[in-house]
Amino acid sequence: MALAEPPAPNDPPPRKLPRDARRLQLIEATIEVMAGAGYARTTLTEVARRAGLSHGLVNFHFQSKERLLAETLLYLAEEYRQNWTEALEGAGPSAPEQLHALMRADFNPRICTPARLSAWCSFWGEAQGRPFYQELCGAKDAEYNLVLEALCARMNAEHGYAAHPQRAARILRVTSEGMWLDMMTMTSPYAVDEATATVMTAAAAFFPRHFDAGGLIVGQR
Amino acid sequence: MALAEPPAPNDPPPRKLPRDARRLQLIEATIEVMAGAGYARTTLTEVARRAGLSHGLVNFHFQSKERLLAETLLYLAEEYRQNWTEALEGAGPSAPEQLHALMRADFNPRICTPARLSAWCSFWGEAQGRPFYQELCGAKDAEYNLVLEALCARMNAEHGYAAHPQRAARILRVTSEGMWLDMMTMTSPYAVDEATATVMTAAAAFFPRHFDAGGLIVGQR
Amino acid sequence: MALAEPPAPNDPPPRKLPRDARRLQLIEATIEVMAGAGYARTTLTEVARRAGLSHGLVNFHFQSKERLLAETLLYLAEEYRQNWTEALEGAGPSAPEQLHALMRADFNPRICTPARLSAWCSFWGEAQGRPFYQELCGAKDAEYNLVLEALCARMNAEHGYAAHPQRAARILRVTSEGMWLDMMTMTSPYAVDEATATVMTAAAAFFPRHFDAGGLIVGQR
Amino acid sequence: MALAEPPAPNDPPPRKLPRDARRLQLIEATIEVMAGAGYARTTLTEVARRAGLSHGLVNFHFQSKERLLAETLLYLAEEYRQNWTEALEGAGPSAPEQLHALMRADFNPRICTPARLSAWCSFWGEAQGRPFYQELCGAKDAEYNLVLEALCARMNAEHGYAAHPQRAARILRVTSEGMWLDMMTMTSPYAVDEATATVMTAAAAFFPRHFDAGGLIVGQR
DNA sequence: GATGAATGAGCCTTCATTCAT
DNA sequence: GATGAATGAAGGCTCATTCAT
Repeated sequence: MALAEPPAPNDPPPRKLPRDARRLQLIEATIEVMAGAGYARTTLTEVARRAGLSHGLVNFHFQSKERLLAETLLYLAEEYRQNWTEALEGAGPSAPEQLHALMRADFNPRICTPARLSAWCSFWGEAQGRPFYQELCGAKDAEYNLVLEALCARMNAEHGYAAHPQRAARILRVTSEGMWLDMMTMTSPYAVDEATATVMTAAAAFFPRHFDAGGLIVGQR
Repeated sequence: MALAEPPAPNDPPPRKLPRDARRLQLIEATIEVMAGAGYARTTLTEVARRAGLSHGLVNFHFQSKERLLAETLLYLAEEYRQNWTEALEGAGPSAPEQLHALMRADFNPRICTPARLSAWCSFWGEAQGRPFYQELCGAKDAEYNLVLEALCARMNAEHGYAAHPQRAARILRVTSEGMWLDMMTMTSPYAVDEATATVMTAAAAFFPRHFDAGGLIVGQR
Repeated sequence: MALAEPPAPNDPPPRKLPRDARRLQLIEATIEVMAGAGYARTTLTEVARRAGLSHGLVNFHFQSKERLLAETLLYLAEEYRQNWTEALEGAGPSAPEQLHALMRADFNPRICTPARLSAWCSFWGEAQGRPFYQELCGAKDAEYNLVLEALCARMNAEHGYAAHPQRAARILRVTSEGMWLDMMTMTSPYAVDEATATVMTAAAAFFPRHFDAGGLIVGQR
Repeated sequence: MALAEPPAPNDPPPRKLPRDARRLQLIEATIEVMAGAGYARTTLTEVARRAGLSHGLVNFHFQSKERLLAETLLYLAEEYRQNWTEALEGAGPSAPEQLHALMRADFNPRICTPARLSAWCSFWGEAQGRPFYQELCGAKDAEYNLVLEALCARMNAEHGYAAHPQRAARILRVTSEGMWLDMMTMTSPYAVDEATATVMTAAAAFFPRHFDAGGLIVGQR
């Protein structure tokens, strides 16, 4: 699914943009409603109201509620993947730099918003017995995890560590996930800064010469 | 969990049961239904069917669906707390022993069942905008986390480590939680053994002289 | 149906009294519940609770809710009839005295209580399509009305008035009824005294030499 | 009462109707159902069936059963008030003429229909513990009564009578109400003509030079 | 007799979906 | 394309009635 791509200048006004714009508008509204009301209380009427559109339009653009929710999850998963992919591309090539960029990506304000965290949480909670949700919620992390594992292996090979790559990667990933959940459900949530510091502390536990609570240690690559 | 009285073989299930036994039976049925269908698809009719009772009885004992679900969550939270409390009491007094017992407790087959993991997940997903759920889901971990923090501090003081107690405790907790989530949502879930090993690996990252992937290192207290 | 008759002293404890006492207790509770909640919200559970008895007892003594309500209405109608019958018997034989007694009877504190007025009102409102209710609600007034008519006719014959007996009787009756309704539904209800004065004023309009707002004019028979 | 647009002969009933027309249609259906079944047995399903619509539509237009009934009562009260207001405006200015018009208004075939009488009765019976019903049922008569009182006072002042204005007005009002109740509940109800004659007889009792059973005496103003 | 758990019919309500305009 | 009225299935809830104890 295409994320919002502003048309290149000089393009003739694309005929399909209104259509995609409407879809995007509805998906964003869905995320907001789910964040505020939870999955079970998300109704098409409320989604339409939030988007400022009429009730009937939702079924016109998405043939059913099920498809609307599925495409919303797809959108979130794709957005999440793009975010860390771009973070990796923008970082230096060394393993510590890549690892640092990957972990920081989870806290990019673009995706680490209360509404998005809530929406993820809601989909997670309803994944039982819904193969499509399970697949996407799983896929979100699976690929991320593979890259993490490869980077942990490189840390061992290139920098002389002896961490168990799979388990270290898994711990780093679930620490990041756990920070998200904490930020959602804790009665007095701590800030993104503390969450980031905690993730970096986990990295430091495995790769102490390259990481500390502040992130990548200056002068290290 | 054992219900009040196992019926003698060939006895028909008793028509009338004391109040608490029925309530427990209905709560267990609710956990099972939520595990199989998710929060949004959990209906009183299905809960009653699973328990082999009429749906009117659910409202007779729990007044409303909302209260049934609230009491189910309360039951899970209390069961969870009892489990690690008892584990601590049954362990030796040293910090490493207590820490080990606390972490193992999360994987006690009594509470670490697919149905219970799923049910927790469902409640978590629907905690948005429901203060009672948030409170209980938060309280589940808050107390556990405090004990973890104290134990990490003791590891520093009594065994010469220098871990950041709050962050270390947080990482150990979310690693355990993350294992639960993985066991739920991963398309090809790994076993409890690997989950336990991962948690122990996290402990080993902070307290390497006392823990390794196998748990508490033999001969250490 | 027998009204509450305390057994004469020295009677052996009658075996059937507990039964009738229970029935009476439940009927009184029904009147109170109907007064407080209205017909549509009157439930057997609440009636039993008000009577301080168990739920199942209601159906044991009255085979169904319908019969409980029917017997309650019967009880009210009989009580009403007894009240004015006794009032007539206790009054002097002259037409003005009888008329005065009959009209006063409606405001006897024994039957003119808030709960009873409310209950009557509720039965009245639900008489549609229920022949039994219509019959009783109608019969309550029909006999009373016949006596009133006869007395009006006697006032004409014996005291030289020229009122239309049927219409005068009807007006006196509905004035009395109207006072009941007013006392029920008016937001700031006036007192029984004013209600009585109003009824007597109506009588005075037809029989001015014998009645005024204060009732039967002293010295007149 | 005429609904918005009588469909042309042979036209199928229109599938979509403006908002207010549907609401009116449903309110009329509610009055009919209440008249036939009483308050307690009035169900949304039956109201919808009577209107020839789906039951979902009732809640679409009225949010809840409670609101449907409240708006029905509001509609009846407003209709009642309009009826006598218009009757007063259409009558001559003298006190006897106004009084006559006011009393006759209650028997205008527009509002004095079996269904409307029954519906009023049902609301009355259920007014206990429902402040909104009490307010409306009371307000229905309170204003009417004030006008009646003022007219009785004018009869005294302008035509030399000495009636107690409040009590005379009250008696005239409850006589009118009583006729309604009789027409509802009497097993063999008498006709509207007799009811009107009775009300006029009551007026004649207080204002004999201007009224008799036939109404306003010809030649009198 | 008495109790209260258990049942199930019927109701109100919500809401995804359809469709005439 | 867009709107919102209309439909009907499905769920929660109430409550009269039954019945084992």
